[in-house]
Amino acid sequence: MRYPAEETAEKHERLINLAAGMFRERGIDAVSVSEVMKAAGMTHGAFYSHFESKDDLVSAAIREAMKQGNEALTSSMSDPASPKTAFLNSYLSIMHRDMIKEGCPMPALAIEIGRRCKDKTALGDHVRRLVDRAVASFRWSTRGSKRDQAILMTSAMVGAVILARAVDDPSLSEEILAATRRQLVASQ
Amino acid sequence: MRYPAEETAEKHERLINLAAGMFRERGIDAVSVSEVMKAAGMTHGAFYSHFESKDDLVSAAIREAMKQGNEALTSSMSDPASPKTAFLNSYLSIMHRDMIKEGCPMPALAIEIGRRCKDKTALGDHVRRLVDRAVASFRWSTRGSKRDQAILMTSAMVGAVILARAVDDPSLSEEILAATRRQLVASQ
DNA sequence: TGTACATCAGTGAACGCGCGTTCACTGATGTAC
DNA sequence: TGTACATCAGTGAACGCGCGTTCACTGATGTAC
Repeated sequence: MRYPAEETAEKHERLINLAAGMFRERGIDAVSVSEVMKAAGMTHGAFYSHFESKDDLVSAAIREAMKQGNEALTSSMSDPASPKTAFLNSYLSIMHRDMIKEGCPMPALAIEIGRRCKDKTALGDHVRRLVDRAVASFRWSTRGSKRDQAILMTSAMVGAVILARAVDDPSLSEEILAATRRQLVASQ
Repeated sequence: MRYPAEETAEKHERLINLAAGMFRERGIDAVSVSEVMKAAGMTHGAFYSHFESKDDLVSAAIREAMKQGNEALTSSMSDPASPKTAFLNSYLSIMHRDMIKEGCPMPALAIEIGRRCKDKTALGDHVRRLVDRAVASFRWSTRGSKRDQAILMTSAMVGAVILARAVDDPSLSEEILAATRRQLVASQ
């Protein structure tokens, strides 16, 4: 049956949002169209009233995840006295390590995005935006250019969260986050 | 028909080696049992004469990839005058970015390993070994503990290669590698 | 040393399953008069 | 304002496909005598 246009648009957004979380948590290939529809309380057949294909949803969900990541970035820089420390404490925290669904899309999706050529633009834009903003907002040392330091920080943040999630030993996992945090906070 | 025991053992090793490369290049879930067998010049039915299940092959292939990664680490530290610089130049190179099949298993498999609890031990051991060896072999600055610096280096190396593979813009990709390299080489 | 037999790696057809996608159908919404 | 009709989001069965896995069978190898 037909539904109000507004309700349809809301459902469309809800599907993208759900997928953005599920893809981060379990990987893009591991999440089926049916599972996303089920999570939204619908049957799989309605999927193609909202998207042309799974690939279409994937692109939209990746862009949505990047948008959410960008917003989270902004809110964690809220401390005007030391935005860099606040940002690093938030990003390199055990909470962020364990909240994959709502966490930064880079440590959750970067490898899969690297393999599928289509959706690299959204991640490239996200990295550029993060680096530019870090250069402008944070205090940096005199060792090398600000931009080099911001790129090192980005690489280390992403790598540390990925490794902290992938190692077996909880104490090593926490050490990876803490050591990376200490080193990056100190370099200012 | 029956085959010489030696030949069988060779084939077994060859399957693990092929899988270790294919999993890194295309992801574990994306590589089928049939594809691995085909790459070895055999039919899929023989697979279960060598492994109990796909999961069994996955575990063996991850361990093999880590072993190969450890050997590559050793050989890239060959320059006795500046092993750290030689190591970083090798790891954070465009060649390493593009040679995924033969490259470090961490930037290729870390996220997938993070999702499947079973095979985290091999990656944890690999990180520990790399950090321990870096602490012992490289020259470090006085800013923070050697171990903290070695962990930052590891995080940044893994993150930089993953991001360099995942962004769309080739110049940004090269910049991520170069900037991370410059910052890590300088910190000694 | 020669013969008879058990072993088992490899083949290729077949299994059930879940995937992405399609389709005939439903029925409330939105539109035309 | 009321009536008639077109629209289209959603349902659930069905499609072909490739997956991991199983199985009856083959035949050279390895073993027992």
